[in-house]
Amino acid sequence: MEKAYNSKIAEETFYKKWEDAGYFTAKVDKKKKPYTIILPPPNASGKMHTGNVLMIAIEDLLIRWHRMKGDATLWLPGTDHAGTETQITFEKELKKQGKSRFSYSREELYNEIWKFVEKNKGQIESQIRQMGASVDWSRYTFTLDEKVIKTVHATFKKLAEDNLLYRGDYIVNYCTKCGTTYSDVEIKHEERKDPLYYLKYGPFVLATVRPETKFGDTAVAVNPKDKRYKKWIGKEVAVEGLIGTFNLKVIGDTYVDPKFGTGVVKVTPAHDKNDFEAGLRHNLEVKPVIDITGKLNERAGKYAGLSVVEARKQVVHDLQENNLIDHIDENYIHSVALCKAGHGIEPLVMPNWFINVDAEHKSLKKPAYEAVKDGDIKIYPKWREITYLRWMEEMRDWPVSRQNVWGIRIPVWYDVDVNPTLRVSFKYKDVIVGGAVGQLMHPPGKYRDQRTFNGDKEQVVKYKLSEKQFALKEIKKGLQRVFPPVDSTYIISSDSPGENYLPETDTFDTWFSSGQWPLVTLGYPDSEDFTYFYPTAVMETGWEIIRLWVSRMVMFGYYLTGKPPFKDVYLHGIVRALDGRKMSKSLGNVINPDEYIEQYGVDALRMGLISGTANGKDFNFPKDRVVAFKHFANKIWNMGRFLLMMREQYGKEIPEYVGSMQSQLTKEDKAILKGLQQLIKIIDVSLKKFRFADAADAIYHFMWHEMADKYIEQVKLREDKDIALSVLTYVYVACLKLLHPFMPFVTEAIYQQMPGHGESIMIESYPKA
RNA sequence: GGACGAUUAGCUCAGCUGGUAGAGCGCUUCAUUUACACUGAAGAUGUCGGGGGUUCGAAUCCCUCAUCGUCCACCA
Repeated sequence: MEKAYNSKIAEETFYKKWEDAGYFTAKVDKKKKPYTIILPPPNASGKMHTGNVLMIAIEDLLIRWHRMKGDATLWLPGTDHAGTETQITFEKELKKQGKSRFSYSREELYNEIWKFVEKNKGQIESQIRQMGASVDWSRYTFTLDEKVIKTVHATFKKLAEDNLLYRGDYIVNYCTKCGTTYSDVEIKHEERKDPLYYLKYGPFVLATVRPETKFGDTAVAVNPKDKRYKKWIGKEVAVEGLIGTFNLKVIGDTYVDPKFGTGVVKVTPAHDKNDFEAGLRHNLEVKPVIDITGKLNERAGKYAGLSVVEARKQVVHDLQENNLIDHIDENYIHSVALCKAGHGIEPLVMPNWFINVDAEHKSLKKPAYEAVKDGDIKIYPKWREITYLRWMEEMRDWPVSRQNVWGIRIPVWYDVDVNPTLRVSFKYKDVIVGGAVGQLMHPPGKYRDQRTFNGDKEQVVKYKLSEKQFALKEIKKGLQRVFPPVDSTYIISSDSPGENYLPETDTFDTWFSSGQWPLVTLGYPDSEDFTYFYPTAVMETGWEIIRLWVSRMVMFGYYLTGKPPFKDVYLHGIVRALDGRKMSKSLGNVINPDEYIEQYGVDALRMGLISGTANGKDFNFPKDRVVAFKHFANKIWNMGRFLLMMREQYGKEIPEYVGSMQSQLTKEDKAILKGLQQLIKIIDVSLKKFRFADAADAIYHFMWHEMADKYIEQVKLREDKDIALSVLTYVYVACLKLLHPFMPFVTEAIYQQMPGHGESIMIESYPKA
């Protein structure tokens, strides 16, 4: 044996051996207990970050532990197409080439992104291997695999059949730059200083930061308890505006805070979430004035065509000219919603596909709530449970459409003859053409509403369409998007139902498909794997996606199978940077696991992270511990080296330790054997309770300070070396096995040197008390 | 505004159901003679955020205040 442990050699040697030997491949065995973990799929085109490392370390620990205990273990790996994130990354690449997503038809763009992901996919997979993850590669699944799409489509169809799916106008967080919708949980808020305009509004003065949306106002609201305005409720007021006078109803609603501004609010249901909901309560008309490109539409009269920012300037200017501004508070601080890429979110009303999560005839969220409430699914650490339960109580209908290309397309088709008002945009030669399909397909001059637009501001191309009649084939060929009115008729089908149909171009919210991940990966509904391995044992993931992901998996699990998708949920904390802040590129404090693997080895990195997270709280990257466990790996390596050396020096056969030696044991022998028994119990209890750090610290302390510092020192002085060495060998090898799930490489490397060793430590049985 | 969590040794943090304070790193002194300097031995450092309460006994339970972190909501 070398004097110092070389982690690189071990890492290069053993993973391949294990994989080639087929140790990772799960086998259905009715005589054994199944133990299943589905790996939360990392971004296919991304690379490993410290959070992934922690996740893999914990899951591999659980899996190797159960495998050695004799369970039929399955750890199923996969990667995620990561819809929005990947598309943003890809579009940045396009920008470098002077292109944008508008340069492609939907189909072309999808294929381009597929190629891009395919090219980058190798990295994360090899990093998972590098981590020593004993995942079953034969069952590897990508979130856009055929079998996934098939199940997701089937679920969508079932939801429709069960009357849980509907199409509705809904106010969504839309990013006009990304061209897609974001869910509430995906957007972030940022404090900004903006002017707050006090506008003269008929008999009132009211405060707003968005005067440009006033063309979409359909009411004025006050708090019903507000004595100042009570008498106005129910009346109509005439408001003089920039494009004429309009009449607005005054409504009373408690959502108005009498202390804010003047206590009067303009209600714009089409462009404000609260107003939209107030509109539902008071039956108000929804009048959109901003279109999906972020420009004002014809309702804004002479301001039509201006962007929101330009319009605001112009409107404020004109209001001032007309003496319609009372005053302006220039130092108003409020928070602004931003999308992932940091653009401002525009609340817009759009047709969307919705899942009714709490229907009277069939509630999706009720069983999901009760499962956790009643303890059928346990959440560790327990104090996170409240986040889940609260979310389940608050959860509302779920809009599942996304305007991304990169994802699973919603399997819906529209008959163009039945839906002539269906708007489409498509690439024709080098121009983007938009309009109602019925008009585009008919001869010019008849119905034609001439309009061209190009989503990319830099290259607006003017094109005369009046002479052109488009064939449906041409539209299909360059199709970018369809914008079906909310009352369009449709057919649900994976494949086109006929020549006359255009596909829905929206894709599913990532969480709609990943919410079915435990099902699709295992081959729901009737595969052998599914029957045997479902429900899975543990869902181990970061707590930040408990709402987005865990809740959806539980809902779909119960909805489709009547059973929970997993029995336990373990939520690990976020690994922060060394400075205690969140890792972020802009702060420049991102920790690259590769550097640590290079310097300290995979085992040390894994063990350091595991021992740094005792209770599921967020924690700073425990650099000290990574270093400490590198030293530990070297320490136990040298213990093994010394053990072999002593055996050799003794020269004679050393008997294998057996219980019948009892009478020849010294008190030190007995003490170390007893210590081993206690250690086994501590590890067992700790791992059952997901107290990984306790187990890690216990084994570290026992091997270093009990075995090495005390027992081995004592063995050096022993006369009866044969007994001492047989006990030492026994205890030491048992410890290697105990440690293997935590530090797979070093333990295997040493084990292979031990007398009478088997094929691999990972298929040995775990020591029992 | 609501919620959750934190405040323990110089630093980073454990301490699960209450019983005389622990780990890793760092620090001090000593040891380099036959595994390991990625070593060993010995050691120092804490009125466990402030205040109040329950108890024979509280870092641990309750109340309250302060500070920090995170999440959610919302700011018209």
